Amino acid sequence: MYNSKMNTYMETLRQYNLKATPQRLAIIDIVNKHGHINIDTLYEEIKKQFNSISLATIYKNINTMTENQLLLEVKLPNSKSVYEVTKSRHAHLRCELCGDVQDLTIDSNSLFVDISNKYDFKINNTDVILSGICKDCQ
Amino acid sequence: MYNSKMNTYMETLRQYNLKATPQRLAIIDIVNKHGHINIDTLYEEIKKQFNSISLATIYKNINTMTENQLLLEVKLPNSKSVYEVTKSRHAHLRCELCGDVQDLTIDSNSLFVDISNKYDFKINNTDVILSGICKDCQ
DNA sequence: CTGGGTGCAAAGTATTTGCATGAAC
DNA sequence: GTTCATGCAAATACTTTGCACCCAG
Repeated sequence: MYNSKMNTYMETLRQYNLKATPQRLAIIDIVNKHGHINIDTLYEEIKKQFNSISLATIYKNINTMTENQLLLEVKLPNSKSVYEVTKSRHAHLRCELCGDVQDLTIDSNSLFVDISNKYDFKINNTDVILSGICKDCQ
Repeated sequence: MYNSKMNTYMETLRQYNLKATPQRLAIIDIVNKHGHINIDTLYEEIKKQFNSISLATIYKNINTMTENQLLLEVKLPNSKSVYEVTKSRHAHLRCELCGDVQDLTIDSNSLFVDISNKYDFKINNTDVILSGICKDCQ
């Protein structure tokens, strides 16, 4: 299961005073490889490596890692949340037919600055999900 | 509980072949007055009018009305979903301190058209939530 | 009338918690 | 050796379902 990013993940975990257990590394690795994954699929995947892993372990770790912003929860309309390894801010394109979720860097900075000014609102985070039909499903 | 919009709501319900029961009208009325409301608060509010209403009734109606697009579910980061009466497409500003959610009409059409073209993706819906600190909480 | 809606209780899912054991550091 | 994580089982939270009765149309 070890790939070139595992060392980074170990360091990152320790930065947050989280022990770098094999289960945690596997979770991050699988989330990373899938790009976006929901709890159930993650559980199925990780059981291939740790057949006795508990769902409670998944939940506990998803929660702590999300709180530490190592992972990010993406709440999708009409389906279960998916998780991703935190990257720089971006939006999501989600296909309503095949369910695929892809990242999308949009240049909306000027737009958000305008909004910030107009409403006197300090924007800390943006959640942008564009739902529709992807190229392949059209 | 009757206000000027109740007739409209009755008509709207019937357009979808949904019976205009007092419970349904109350749900729409309360959602409308609050702007955005979660299930628990809605339940508390509606019990003031129908003390024996069942949570199951709330869920069933929220579901049917959401399926018929009479109501819209807004999934918020780090908290429970809120519901609103469907209006024209808009974004949401959400204060992380007081929890207030306000509507926001943004002119992002050109942005979305660009994305549509660039990714060959047919956008049907947009979910945009900007989280941060509102004017009053700063 | 008749079909669909309501309220209750029960079932089904999803998520969290407590605790003994075990692994990371 | 200490501290924290894991895995199990139980508890809690959330949502849906089945059914008898009732009301909107």
